[in-house]
Amino acid sequence: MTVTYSPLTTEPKILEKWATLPLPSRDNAPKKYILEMFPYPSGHLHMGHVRNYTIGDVQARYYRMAGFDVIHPIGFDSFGLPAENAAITHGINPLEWTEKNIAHMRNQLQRLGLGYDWWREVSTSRPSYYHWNQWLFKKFYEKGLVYRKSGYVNWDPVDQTVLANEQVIDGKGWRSGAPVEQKYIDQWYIRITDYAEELLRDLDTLTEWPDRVKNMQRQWIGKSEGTTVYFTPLFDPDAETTAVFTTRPDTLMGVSYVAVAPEHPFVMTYLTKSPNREACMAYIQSVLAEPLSERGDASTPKTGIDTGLRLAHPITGESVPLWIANYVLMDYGTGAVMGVPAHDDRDYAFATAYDLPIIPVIQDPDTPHTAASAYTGPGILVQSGAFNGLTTDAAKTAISQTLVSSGKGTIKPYYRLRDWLISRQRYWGTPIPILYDEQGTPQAVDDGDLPVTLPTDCVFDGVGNPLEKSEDFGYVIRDGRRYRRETDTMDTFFDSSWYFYRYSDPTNADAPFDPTIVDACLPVDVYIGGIEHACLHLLYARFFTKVLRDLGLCRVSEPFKRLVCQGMVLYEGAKMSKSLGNTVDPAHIIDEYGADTARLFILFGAPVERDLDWSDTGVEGSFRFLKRFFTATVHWDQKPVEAADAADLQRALHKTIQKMTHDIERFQFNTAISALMELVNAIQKIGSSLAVAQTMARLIAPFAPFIAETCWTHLGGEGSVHDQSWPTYSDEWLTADSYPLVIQINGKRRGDIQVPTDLPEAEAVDLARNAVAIQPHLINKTIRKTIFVKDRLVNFVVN
RNA sequence: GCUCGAGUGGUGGAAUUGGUAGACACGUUGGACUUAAAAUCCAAUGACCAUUGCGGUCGUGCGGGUUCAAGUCCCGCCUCGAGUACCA
Repeated sequence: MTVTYSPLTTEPKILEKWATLPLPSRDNAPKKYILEMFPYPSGHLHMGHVRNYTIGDVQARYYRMAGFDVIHPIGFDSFGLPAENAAITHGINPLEWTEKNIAHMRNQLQRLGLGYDWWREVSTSRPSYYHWNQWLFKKFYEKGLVYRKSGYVNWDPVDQTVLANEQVIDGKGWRSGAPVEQKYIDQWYIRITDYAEELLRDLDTLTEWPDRVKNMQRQWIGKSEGTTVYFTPLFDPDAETTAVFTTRPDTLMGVSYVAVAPEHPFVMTYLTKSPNREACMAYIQSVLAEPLSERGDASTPKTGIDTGLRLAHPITGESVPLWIANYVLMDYGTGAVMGVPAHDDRDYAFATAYDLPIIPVIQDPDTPHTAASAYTGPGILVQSGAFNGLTTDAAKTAISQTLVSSGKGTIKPYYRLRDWLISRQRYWGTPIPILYDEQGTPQAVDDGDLPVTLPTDCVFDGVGNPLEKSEDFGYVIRDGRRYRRETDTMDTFFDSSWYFYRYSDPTNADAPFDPTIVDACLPVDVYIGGIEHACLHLLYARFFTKVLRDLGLCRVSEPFKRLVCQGMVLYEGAKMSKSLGNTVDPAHIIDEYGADTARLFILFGAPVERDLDWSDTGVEGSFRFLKRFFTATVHWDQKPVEAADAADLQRALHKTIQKMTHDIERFQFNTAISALMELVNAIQKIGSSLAVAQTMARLIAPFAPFIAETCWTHLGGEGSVHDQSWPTYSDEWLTADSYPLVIQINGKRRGDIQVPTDLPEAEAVDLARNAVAIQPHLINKTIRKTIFVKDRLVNFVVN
């Protein structure tokens, strides 16, 4: 009776076998921490998950076989809005809904053959986890990294909560896709900007990160070097100076006005002194009435109003008019700019509209200046008094120095990065552990009272924050005093900023983790996930790591040594999505072909970092290969190798091992699989042996763990194939006795001859020159030069 | 606008340091097996020309350059994609 490949019956049995086998223990081996971004437990695995987790599983299984002590955890990012929305629309409790989904997803992950350290599993919505969110929040608070501030914030009208800057993509909420609105409220922030410089600088140490992600973070942090210039008020000698940030101090002598943002504190303080205050107030009102998104758009016409107040130019002392302008953003720099219309496009547009003077101070060395536009390039200074004749670069230094020495300027960079707004007005998240006394002064909850758990008496009617209406949650009595609880919960990105630390010590009840255990496990050697988190999760996680380090909780400065961003899974060129109705459910593929086929297709279809177009015929192809592989290994004895071909078989095998080893380490799974396909093709021609078949079972193990196990068992292997060592290759089989020496004439291939390996140049050239195939090309030609590349080719250069 | 990244057969994609372009697979075509189909196996498959046989020309987005030799290196463009944008 011949056994055939029947994954649908064997895969479930193999899962049972694995459940009874002890995990391989390699305590003294070098560690390898393989991590994939943990999923939100929506209840269903999608193809993106399958791709992400299969990639990680290949690495984990490979390194385990290669002798490493592999850490390969998984968990659930289980706080977040869908649970609460399910409660609102279906009346299901968020906790029940979440736990049910986790159970289902855990099954799906196991069914895919993913080999995780299940004992490390964490779910962020459990008090045992979010307890330490609160504890860490307190540490941050004590360190001065947490503060409360009122101001305009991004409000997502669909999710009914505020969002951090990073979480607004193209003016829309990152999750809901709804256009964000501006709201003025009190919120909790974390001082990520304190670490802006280090977050930027350390990107250079991340040599194993994709440049794309590093560039995105660099851009997001947005450092700009420049000078802050102080303009002294002329209208009141006691008034504060107006600080202006500029990257072009060289143009200072061309200033024709200073403009502040309508929200600038100066306005509130000194506008009363303005002769024009009525009109100014009206103008400010009209600007603030516009949505901020519109004001932030460069195509919005520039408007402004002269306050009538005058400032002193920091070098000449001349009077400079102070304007309020809609194009100056309070959010960036000092919220005030110096207007140099001759050398800045925006200032030029503004000055033209309001007929302000345009004073050219930079001479373009190549073309004469025209008044029709601003010249923003480098040049030589003119009309700049003592600075005339200097180059742009020299003038930047000279003018800045002059300002600094007279106390009218400081040299300091500004960053685009904003502090991280972590308040959320929703129920299903970590309660911020703060109490307010009767005066409204916040104070942190005592460590002994942590965790602050979510109340169960909430009503999910979709109106407002359920925590505000909870009787159990709202107030506490401490030492006879009544305190109001903070009802904001934390951004779920807080949860995911340190979960990979918790994995190292997942059940610790006394601390988030033991620092000595963390130091043994971290940094993560390989982190795999989608690029969509380039400026969100990956930036927050880097920031957390630096704070944890400064708190003495870990020693690493960067959490992820190597980052791999996999491409999306598409269907017919479009992103798979429910709204397009073009999703392919992994569960269906597994039911039809088994998990190995799904895994193999997803790995073979495209390089890891590129988008993968799902193809039904491609899946068929993968299934077909597994069938051929099964026959070629389990039924190797149908065609035992002939003695004459034994060496060829060995060479083919060792070449395959070498290529696959190399390719797996470089994340080139598609070519690793194609190498294995070539080996199967070769075996169909020349036959195989038991030893080769057993080696092949080990070779396919990281990619298709089920078929590997089946073949291993059929071939008489003991235990599990996943407990075996990764095959090694030896150099003696990697060099053939002979090879085809390519013969070129003037760089063009004209034929080849079979010659022994290591043939010396003189003999090779001699054989090549006399080769029959190239004779016609040498008639009446003189060989002017001969190029010889050992074991590859001979090139004759002829006239 | 700025900053990255990518352009290779009908398709997905291969090609250490410049050294046989198109591995492997999908698709297509033809054949074997079968009453028939499915499955499986075998063969062909960049384009064009020649075809009795050998063969030849072109070809990695476009235009130049370096080199005995360029998908790969250099210069200048084009197209597509991503991120970001009144950031001073």
